[in-house]
Amino acid sequence: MYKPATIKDIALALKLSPSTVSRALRDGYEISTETKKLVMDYARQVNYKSNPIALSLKNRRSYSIGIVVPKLANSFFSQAIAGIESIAYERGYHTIITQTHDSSERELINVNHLAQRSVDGLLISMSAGTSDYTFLKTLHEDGLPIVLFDRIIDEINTFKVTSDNFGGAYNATESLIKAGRKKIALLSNAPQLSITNERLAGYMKALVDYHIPFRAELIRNCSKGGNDYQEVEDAVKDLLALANKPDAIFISSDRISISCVRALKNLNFDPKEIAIAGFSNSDVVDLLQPSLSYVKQKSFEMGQVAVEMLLKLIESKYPITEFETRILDTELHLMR
Amino acid sequence: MYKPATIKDIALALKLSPSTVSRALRDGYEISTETKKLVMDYARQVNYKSNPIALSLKNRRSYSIGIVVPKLANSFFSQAIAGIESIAYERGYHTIITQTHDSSERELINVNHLAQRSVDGLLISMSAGTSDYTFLKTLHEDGLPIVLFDRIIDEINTFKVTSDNFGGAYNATESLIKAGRKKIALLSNAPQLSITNERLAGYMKALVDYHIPFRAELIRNCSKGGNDYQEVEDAVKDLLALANKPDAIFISSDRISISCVRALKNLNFDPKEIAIAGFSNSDVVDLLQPSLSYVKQKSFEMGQVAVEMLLKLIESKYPITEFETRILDTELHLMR
DNA sequence: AATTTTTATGCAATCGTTGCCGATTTTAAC
DNA sequence: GTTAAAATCGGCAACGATTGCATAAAAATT
Repeated sequence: MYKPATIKDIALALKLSPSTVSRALRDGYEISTETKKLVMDYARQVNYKSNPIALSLKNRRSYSIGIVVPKLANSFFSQAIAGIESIAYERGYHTIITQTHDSSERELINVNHLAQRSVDGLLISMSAGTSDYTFLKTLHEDGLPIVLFDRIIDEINTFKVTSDNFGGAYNATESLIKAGRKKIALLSNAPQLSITNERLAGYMKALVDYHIPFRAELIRNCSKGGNDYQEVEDAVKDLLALANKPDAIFISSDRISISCVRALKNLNFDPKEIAIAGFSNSDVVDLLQPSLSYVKQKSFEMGQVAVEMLLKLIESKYPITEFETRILDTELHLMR
Repeated sequence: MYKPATIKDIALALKLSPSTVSRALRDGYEISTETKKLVMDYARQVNYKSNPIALSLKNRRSYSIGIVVPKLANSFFSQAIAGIESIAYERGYHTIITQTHDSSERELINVNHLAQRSVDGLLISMSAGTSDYTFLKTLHEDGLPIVLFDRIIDEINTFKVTSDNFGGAYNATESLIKAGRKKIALLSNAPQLSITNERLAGYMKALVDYHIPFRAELIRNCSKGGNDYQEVEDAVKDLLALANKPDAIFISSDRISISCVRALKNLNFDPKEIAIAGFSNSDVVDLLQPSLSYVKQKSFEMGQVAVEMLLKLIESKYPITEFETRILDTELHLMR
């Protein structure tokens, strides 16, 4: 059985008490220089490392933060996690990453597990399936520091960071209009997500500003968020079967953008006939065929901002009551 | 501060001893039915959850397993992780995911942290940058259960699972030959990885079997493994500047495949002039332009096999000395 | 030389949980 | 009615590390 050296082992070997060894290792002022050297040397020799579990139990601090995202396979989230880690490691924190696959049960299990494992705080982007936030609310009220990113919710009063979804959607829609398209459909994500509605609003505003009549039949919700390809293909098929069919599609979600590209390819649609623009953080979106304009979110930066907010919460000596919601702008990449 | 109810709290409230409460909650045979009901009800009422940290400290078991992969943004790994989780959760284990970004220092830090956090076992796919395996070897000899997957190494005698890299490379190369290509270049990954050499061997064997002369100048190593796009573009540019330039490229790595596609696009190469086939588990590889044939690994299954091996190690009552290395076959998808 | 101060170390409690042993009460058996 | 055997439950210790308090020895002061 794997059993690392403990303070007691050192104490026994050196005929000292555990307390002396502990203080020597922490360079306590009350320990003589010789004893310190003795202890330090021996500790190095047996490769002593303090046991984080024991420390967590005693201090209720673990120097680790929990991350909860819907899906690691989604580029946006893996990029955001890289951003989180870049700061966290620098500040001496470890990260524990979990994914929910957009299931609210999995989310509940993961969040509770992290809380019980006494992470010092939580970074979470909500699952599409979640509509009851009481479990999070309760944890937050009990004092667990939480920062929401990307898919944020109003129900919890804390630091939040997300993208300018309204602006991103506006710009993408506008680009389609400026390319001469007038019948622009919208493929949308699960309606309970904040980002879904903000992007919908951006799309609508662009239509209004350019005096394009709104047509309800051009809007389709893919509530499974692109986890189900067939749902997206059916929506696209439906749209293209309309009497007055669209000449462009704006897609307000990363995964659905990919599925839509695949659907258009499978249905053999001429890219000139139907232009597409969509949110996507895939690192190969520029290589896709049919090609598309895409709105890229600042995922890495969002991770960095989120973890910095969380560390502020965790390390603050006094309770923080003034919270900020940061909005990061997006980048529009036009189709070549 | 966040502070969940403990056994002591329940004991105090119910005027029982902590040990009694503990046994009642675990349905111990020595506790009367009334006391059990009393305790259970109250526990539910205060939402008691046993503290995993305290249990870890006491039992040296955490019912969590550590996962160490080079990069989450690599589809292969995020798929493998999904496979791991699918089994782990079912069996009552939690997963702690970390990534190394192919840095051996990060790998060392992450592995040690996981070991100290007393994970019950480790699933690891080695970083490209690692050449000294003593830290892992030591942990393994000290009794930490370890299973290697995908990027396995000979230095540690334990359960392993990887793909039929030889066969996959052979089949991909063969498909290029059968399509009439005779001057097939190879873009290869970091040479210290096991998979790199197996794939190289498969490529070579195909050349031999089809009596195609081997040309050393057609082989390029991208030791940064596609983390550096420029390295790949330079290699491609080099190859295509040869007097007797290749008419096909086989790419033996996921990320490099993508970079190569991008390079060919940026360099404006006609897909007919230069055919490509490569390893890739990207879920959009079929949508890429220029298009390619690709070898897909059974990533999800590999994760499942790996975690089952690990659980066998963890839960075995007697030390296991006979180890198996499973080889999963690959799927070749031909370019349309 | 006696007392105070400084220096160095040990003791015991704590975090939450459980294994082991012992104590008490109830029930059963003769 | 005495004794044995279950049935219930409490107390203590331990997992590894830290820390306030006490104590011991050494050094400094009077």
